[in-house]
Amino acid sequence: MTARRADPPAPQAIPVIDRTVHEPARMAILSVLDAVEDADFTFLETMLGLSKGNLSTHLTRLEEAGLITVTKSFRGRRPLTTAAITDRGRTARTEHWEQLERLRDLMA
Amino acid sequence: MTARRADPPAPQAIPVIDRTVHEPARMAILSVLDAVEDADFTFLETMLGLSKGNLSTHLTRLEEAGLITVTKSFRGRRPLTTAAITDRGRTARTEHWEQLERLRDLMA
DNA sequence: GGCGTATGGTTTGTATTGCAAACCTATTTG
DNA sequence: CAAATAGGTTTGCAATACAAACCATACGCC
Repeated sequence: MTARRADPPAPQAIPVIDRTVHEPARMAILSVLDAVEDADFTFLETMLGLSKGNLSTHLTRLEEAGLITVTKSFRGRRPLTTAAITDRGRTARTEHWEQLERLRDLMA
Repeated sequence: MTARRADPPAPQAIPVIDRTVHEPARMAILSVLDAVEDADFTFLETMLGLSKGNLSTHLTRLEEAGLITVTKSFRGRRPLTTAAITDRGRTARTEHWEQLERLRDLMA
């Protein structure tokens, strides 16, 4: 079948994808945080193989979106940054996957 | 469980995501083309709700990546641009989904 | 025929942003 | 005390998604 002109009336266009969640590094961060209750900066850095700078900006972006919380404290005398997923983060993640599958099955 | 320092040795880091496929508009284009054998420019434009300019650049990018072929001809006296997915495009798409699921199940 | 509009795109300009290098502060080690 | 290490943040840059502007041809119609 060849798709020709004006066949469909463009009802809903592309399923809307949340760009904040869609970025692979951030998907990975959310995956981890959805599994571990909370994780500190160094853990995410080594686990995901992200540079510090990169991780830092991703975390603040996720925090600004309300998808995670970032807590700063001290481990001994050293700074310690810990991240945890929020409820909004969890729902955003599941909704993102729903949209992805909708995208995959566009014409199915 | 709180994820602490140096727990894992960062074996594989983030599953590598093909950015060319990962872009939502292009995922949508590939979804359609995977279903219809071929589709012409106007069809994709209205079906996906993309602007002409946007669609045009996405198509050339997919073509340069070898994921689709773009054929220019005429319908009557009017220009006609038609796109079709390639084998590489199909496998890229399935591999992309495998990587996505791997990303989702990072700690599962 | 002439002229405005529609069709089918491509090219250009711009704002966003992913990424690491550079930087910063404090701490530990030699 | 000097140098290295830890734990991050800020800066600079290159890539890029997107639409506006543009371009060429075709059609409607007077």
